[in-house]
Amino acid sequence: MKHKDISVCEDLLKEHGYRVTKGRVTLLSFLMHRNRPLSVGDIQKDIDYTLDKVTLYRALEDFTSSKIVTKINLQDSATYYEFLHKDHHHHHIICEKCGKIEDIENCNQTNLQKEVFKSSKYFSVINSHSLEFFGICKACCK
Amino acid sequence: MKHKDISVCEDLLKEHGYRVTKGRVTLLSFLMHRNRPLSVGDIQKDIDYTLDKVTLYRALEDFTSSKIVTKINLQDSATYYEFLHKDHHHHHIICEKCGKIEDIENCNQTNLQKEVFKSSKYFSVINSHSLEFFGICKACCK
DNA sequence: TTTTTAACGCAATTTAATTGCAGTTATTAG
DNA sequence: CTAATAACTGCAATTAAATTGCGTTAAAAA
Repeated sequence: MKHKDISVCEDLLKEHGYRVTKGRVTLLSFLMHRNRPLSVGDIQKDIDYTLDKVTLYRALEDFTSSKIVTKINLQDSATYYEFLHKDHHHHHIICEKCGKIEDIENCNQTNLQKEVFKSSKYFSVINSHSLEFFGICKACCK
Repeated sequence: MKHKDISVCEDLLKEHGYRVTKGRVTLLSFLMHRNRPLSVGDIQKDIDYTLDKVTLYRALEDFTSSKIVTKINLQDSATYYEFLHKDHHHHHIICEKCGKIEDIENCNQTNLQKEVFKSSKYFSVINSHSLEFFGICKACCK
């Protein structure tokens, strides 16, 4: 872990009014680097169980409400969490056989939400959206 | 429940190789009429617990794999199920305060998936997608 | 340094979802 | 119409994700 990355995480935590603890820096920098949807189980295993699952759930809940992290549903039993790079809004295609995930970049977020807002009768604000695609990857198709 | 609707459900079941049981007809016609995302808990309560939750889970799993029904994630703890009207592909906006759901019609499914498929490097097929919007409804904004 | 309180970890609990199995019932074959 | 088959059902028990309570620790403010 580079010193610069740690300092980015520390700043992010401070910026949102969180304390800079070893645990939260570990979690944040881990998510930032893995940069893909991860379940609490995935995270726990990959950081060698150095943080309790309750700690992870609570931190992830905080980060989600601060929009540092986003929750993603991949249509299985777990909830996945992914670091939200500010300049890199994206979605995913998930392989229904092997679970491979590819990022999808071409989502014109603002337009999509505007379009939908225009067609809506009952809503005053649209804050976010979730969009995931499901299919079969090339490797699994062979 | 009208006789015609029951017969539609019966045909649907036969068509997909399922047996026409009282339970599955009840479930299917219920979903068809409610026509909105419902959790297993919702369904159980609304049909007065005349079917065991295990029975519901198993039937819903079958119907999902036959694409009679679709699973929807509304970013809370439960999984929701909705009847899939063949001619009426749609998505949802969910109110983050009161849970109100509005259908969103203007999703050009084929185009969306084609677009994404073109931009994908690693996928051979795209079978489906999930798209939900989150915001605040007019009633809750007052 | 002291005080305050956010963050942590353990244990226990809650809730969604699944599994095993015995009994039932819809359908098929005779 | 009857018997055989296999899908469907319900109960009990289990698994797994997520949450809660609470005493302790440690980061930040005073």
